[in-house]
Amino acid sequence: MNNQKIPKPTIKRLAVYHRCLENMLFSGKASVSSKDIADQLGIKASQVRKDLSYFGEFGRRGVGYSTQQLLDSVSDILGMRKVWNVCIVGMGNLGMALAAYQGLSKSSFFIRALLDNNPSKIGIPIPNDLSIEPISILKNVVKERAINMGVITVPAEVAQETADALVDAGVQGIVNFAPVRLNLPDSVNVEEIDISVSFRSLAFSISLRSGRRRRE
Amino acid sequence: MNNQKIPKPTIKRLAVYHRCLENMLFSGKASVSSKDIADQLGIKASQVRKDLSYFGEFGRRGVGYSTQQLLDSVSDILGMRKVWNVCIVGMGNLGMALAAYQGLSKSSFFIRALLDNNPSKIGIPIPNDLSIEPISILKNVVKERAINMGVITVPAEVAQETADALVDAGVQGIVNFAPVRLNLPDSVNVEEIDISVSFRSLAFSISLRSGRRRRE
DNA sequence: AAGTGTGAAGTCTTTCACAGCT
DNA sequence: AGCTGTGAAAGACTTCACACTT
Repeated sequence: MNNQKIPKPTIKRLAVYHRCLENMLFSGKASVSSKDIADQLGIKASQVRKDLSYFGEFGRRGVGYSTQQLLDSVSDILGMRKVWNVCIVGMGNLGMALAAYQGLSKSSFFIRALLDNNPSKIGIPIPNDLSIEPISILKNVVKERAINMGVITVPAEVAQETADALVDAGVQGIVNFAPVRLNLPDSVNVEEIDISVSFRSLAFSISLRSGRRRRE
Repeated sequence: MNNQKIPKPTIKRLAVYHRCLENMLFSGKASVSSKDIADQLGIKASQVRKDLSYFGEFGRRGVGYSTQQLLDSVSDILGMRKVWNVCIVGMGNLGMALAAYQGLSKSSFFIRALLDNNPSKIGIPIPNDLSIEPISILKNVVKERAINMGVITVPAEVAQETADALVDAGVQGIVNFAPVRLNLPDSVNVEEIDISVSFRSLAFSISLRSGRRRRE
């Protein structure tokens, strides 16, 4: 255990370990080694151990980790014991897809509100007992439903103002799917998911490969 | 210009510069400096210059870059002059959302096929002159429509076999939305987009912040 | 004066390698 | 013998700082 600052990549990997441990527990593995996890994810065992070492000592030397205990510890580290109340702003295709996405509800993320400005969408009922509400009531909704996380799936042009509104309403974190860099106070955490950048960088990698000459 | 290997983060940023330059050109800026771009994205100007320097010299000292020329150069670097024919496998909510996503069609990505195994979905017509076809014809479809990129939006349990099928059919790159690490030959490039990991790591960052004590 | 291109320095992250526990 | 936890070494990436060009 040490008191250093946590590397960003470590955070991402912890989230991956969490899922990996869930799967391993589900398939009946009562104990795991760092190598078990590492092999599953295509990384080095020492990386797994180093990542965990930022937060404490969870294993037993010569033995490994109790799957259940390690999962619990990682859940704690990630803040998965807390309830995360989420609102989605922008009910286009992507917003709708997220509203229905199972992967979130399986974890401790609960979607509490779906907001959009398009009058023709207001009121549309969604499977989850939710319906689409106007963005104008954002601030009230966030207060009343104790929402602490916002998801931005609006068009790029209005993403910044949407983010400002979310921050003003009091959310602590934002997942941003809009293709713009948001300018926000650093009291608010932002996670960017940029789909078209992923496609473009994949295109680059392929081109690089097929275009390369003169490599021994 | 130099012959070193390109850092992964550089690739991602190039894709971001591309969009940034598009916006700048659209808003009438005929020339840009590395600082213009950097400020827009919240990074350092030297980072922008270093990234570009892996590929050549695109600017004029004391002047900056021609927006149009730099955009063209970056397009070339990213392989955006090529036509990317894409198929989406797994027409759940996310697959449907991607099929309708404007951000891709605006670039050089063309969705040529939508595949699913669910008999009740086969044949459903989609806005874009496309309809959902059975995965069994994947190999033919990839050949006939010269598809070089596959998108995986199937459930985690069948993601690996879907990936294998895509590789067997001959795609060069895969965008994987399924929450599993794919095991593939390294002749194939993979880009992972893991939505629930992003939510979890956001939860972590928020927890870290509010939970921290003993910091000067 | 303004702005690029780039070695060199600095920082961050991963991997090694080994002491120490079971 | 097997596996963790962790300093120290290696490697990757970013930032500095300055020569150079317009």
